[in-house]
Amino acid sequence: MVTIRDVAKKAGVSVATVSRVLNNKGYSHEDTRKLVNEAIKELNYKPNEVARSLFKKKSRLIGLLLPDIRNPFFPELARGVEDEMQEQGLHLIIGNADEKPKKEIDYIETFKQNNVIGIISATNQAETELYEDLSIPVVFLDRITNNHPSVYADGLDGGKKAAREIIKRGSKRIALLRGPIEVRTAQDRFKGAVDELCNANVDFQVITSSFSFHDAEKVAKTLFEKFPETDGIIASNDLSAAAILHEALRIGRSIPDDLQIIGYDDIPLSKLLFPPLSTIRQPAYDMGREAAKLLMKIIEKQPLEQLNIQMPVTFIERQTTRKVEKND
Amino acid sequence: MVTIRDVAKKAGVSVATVSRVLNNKGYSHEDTRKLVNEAIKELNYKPNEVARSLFKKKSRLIGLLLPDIRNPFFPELARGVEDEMQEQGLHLIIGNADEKPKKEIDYIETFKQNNVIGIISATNQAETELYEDLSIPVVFLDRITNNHPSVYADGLDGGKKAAREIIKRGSKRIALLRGPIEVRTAQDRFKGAVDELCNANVDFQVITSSFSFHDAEKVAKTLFEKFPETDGIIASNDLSAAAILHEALRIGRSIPDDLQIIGYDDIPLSKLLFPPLSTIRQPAYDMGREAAKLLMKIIEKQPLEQLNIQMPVTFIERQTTRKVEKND
DNA sequence: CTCTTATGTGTAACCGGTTACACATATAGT
DNA sequence: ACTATATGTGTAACCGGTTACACATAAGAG
Repeated sequence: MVTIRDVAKKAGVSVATVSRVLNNKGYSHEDTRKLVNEAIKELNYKPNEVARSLFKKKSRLIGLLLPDIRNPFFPELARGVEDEMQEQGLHLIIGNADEKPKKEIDYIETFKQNNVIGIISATNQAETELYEDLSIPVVFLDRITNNHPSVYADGLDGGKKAAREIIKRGSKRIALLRGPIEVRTAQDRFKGAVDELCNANVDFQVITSSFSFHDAEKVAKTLFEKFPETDGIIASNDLSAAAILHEALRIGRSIPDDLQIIGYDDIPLSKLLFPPLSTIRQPAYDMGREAAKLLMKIIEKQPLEQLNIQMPVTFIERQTTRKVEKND
Repeated sequence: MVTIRDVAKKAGVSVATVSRVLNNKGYSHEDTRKLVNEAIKELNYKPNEVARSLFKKKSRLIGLLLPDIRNPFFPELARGVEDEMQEQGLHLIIGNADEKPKKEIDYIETFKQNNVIGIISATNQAETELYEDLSIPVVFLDRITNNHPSVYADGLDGGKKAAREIIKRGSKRIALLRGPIEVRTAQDRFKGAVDELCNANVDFQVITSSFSFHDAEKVAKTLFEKFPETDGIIASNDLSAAAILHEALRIGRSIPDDLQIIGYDDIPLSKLLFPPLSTIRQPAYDMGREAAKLLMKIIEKQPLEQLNIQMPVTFIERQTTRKVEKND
C-alpha cells in the first residue's frame, strides 16, 4: 500500500507538505505542488480514508437508513440522496432496517462507529429517541418530526387529493386503507382523506394494514369479502393498491367502471400495472435530494431557512379512475 | 467520546488489558474481566471501528455494488447478503452504480479507501479488469466469470425452461427478448431459449432491449406494432414482462388465451400483476446469502469446494400462461 | 527446591493520515 | 536599514484502537 510517506520520500518533501498539497490547505510552492502531484500520479497514491477519518473524527460517509428496501419507494429515495451526495464527493452506507427496531439500533451504532458525517433516516419508528443524543447531524426523510430537520411530502394534502379525486369521479362507497399507525406520514394521508370524505356525501370504511407485500395481499382479499359493495378504494400506498387491483380483477370487478382505485407513492411499476394505476405521486427522488441538501447545510453549519421541508404531492391520473365528467 | 483509555482508567488497568478483554485475546484474569466489563457498561463505551480498522487494515464492512437499485431484483439480492452478513457481525456499504462505469469505479475506490473486508459486485460490466489487482476478496453475484468466485443462477436452464414451458402450452409464433449483450446472464438465458426454440416446431423473433423501465415500455410498443401475430413472449426479465403485459392488455390482447407471456426473475411484484405473471424464478434472496457465505469463506481463507456456485431456477406457473393440456 | 511453563498485565510502537508550531526566507512598508 | 507580514516547509504530536515484547507471578515437573 502506498502511503503519504512514500509520496513524501519520492517528492523529496515532508508528509506535511504532501498533506497540504493534497488538501489545498496552508501554503505550498507552485513547484513543490507539481513535484508532489507527479509523485502521487507515479505511485498511484490514494489517501487512506480511514486514517483521515480517525484524526478528523469525520469520514466522508453518510448513513442512510431505509425501513424496507423491497418497497420500491425507498430505493427511489436512495437514488436521490445518492446523486446529491455524489456531487459533494460523499458516499453512502445504506442500511436496511427491515422494519425491525433492533436492526435500526444496530445500524445507528455502525454509523457512529464508522464516523459517518451525517445520517438520513427514513425508518418508520415513531420515537426519535434513538437519535436524540447523537452528536451526528440527522435528517429524517419521509418522516415527520417536530424538533428535528426533516423532509417529507404533504400527506394531509395527498389524502385530501386522493379523496377529492375519487369522489369527483363518482365513487359513493369508499374503502379507505390506513397504513401502520406508527407511521406518521401514513396517518396524515389518512386524516386528509377522512376530512374530505366526511365533508362529502359518501359512505366510507376504514381498513388498517401494514405497508408490506404480504399484508397487502391479505387485506385485499378480506376487503372484498367484507365490503363487496365498495366502489372506490383509496390505498395507503401503491403496493397495497397493486394487490387490491389484482384481487379486484381476479374476482371479476371491472376497473375503473365498477370500482375505482387510487394508490399512493407512484412507484415506477405503477404505470406498468393494468390498468395503469392512478395515484398520488410523492416526489421520491427529489425528496431524497432535498434531504441530502438539508443534511449538507446542517453539516456545514449554514443557516437553515426551514427545519422541515414539505414537498408537494400530485394526483397522477391514469386508468384505475374514470374520466371526470365535464359539466361546464 | 469515551475511549479505551477512559475505560482503562476507570477499571484501573492498562489499555492493553481492556483490548484483550474486549477481543477475548491472550490472557486475562476473571476478576479483571469483570472489572473491565463493568467499566465498559458504566461508561457505555463502544470501540471506535475506525481506529481498529486503521491498525488492522480491515474494517467490518462489506461493499455491495448493485447495477440498478430500482430494479426490484437487486434489493432482494441485497437482503440476502445483508441477512447473512448481519449474522457475522458485518455491515454493508451498498453502492448503486446506476449502470454507469464511472460510478462503479468510484465505489470500488471508496470501498478500498474504507478498508472494506470484501466486495460483492452485481454490476453488469463484462470486464472484470477493475477488480483484477485489488487486494480485497471479490465475489461476483448474478454475474458469470471464469476466474473469479461467483454466484449466479442457471441462465441456460432458465432460458430453456421458459421456452419449453411456453411451447408446451401451445405458442407458435414466439418473440424472444434478449437483454443487454454485455450482461452474460442475460445472454445465457437467451441462448438457452434459442436452443429450445430451434428444436421445436415454432417460429420466433429476437428483440434486444435493456433492462431498464424506460426501455421496457418502448420495446413493448414496437413489439406489437412490428409483430402483431406474436402469440407467445419470453421476456428478458419481469420488468420487461410487466411492460409487455401492460401494452398487450392495452391493445386488447387476451392473456393468456391469445398471447402467453413468461417473465424472468420473479420479483415480488410479479404476482401482483394481473394476470399474475408466469415467470422463471431466480432465487435472489438465496443467491445473496450464498454470495455472502462464499465471500466469508474466502476472507477466512477456508478451502472452497467450488469457485462458482450455480443456483437452480424454477418455472413459476401463474396466469400469463395457459394450463398445459393433459394428454395422458 | 530449582527449572520450566502457563498465566496475567503494562509499556510503547504502530497504523496513515492531519495540523499546531517552529523556523526560514522573501517581500513590503516606513 | 529595520521591522512587520506573507510565504513555504519540516518536526512531531495526535486520533483510538491493537499487539509485540518485557516482566512478574503462579503452577507444575523432576
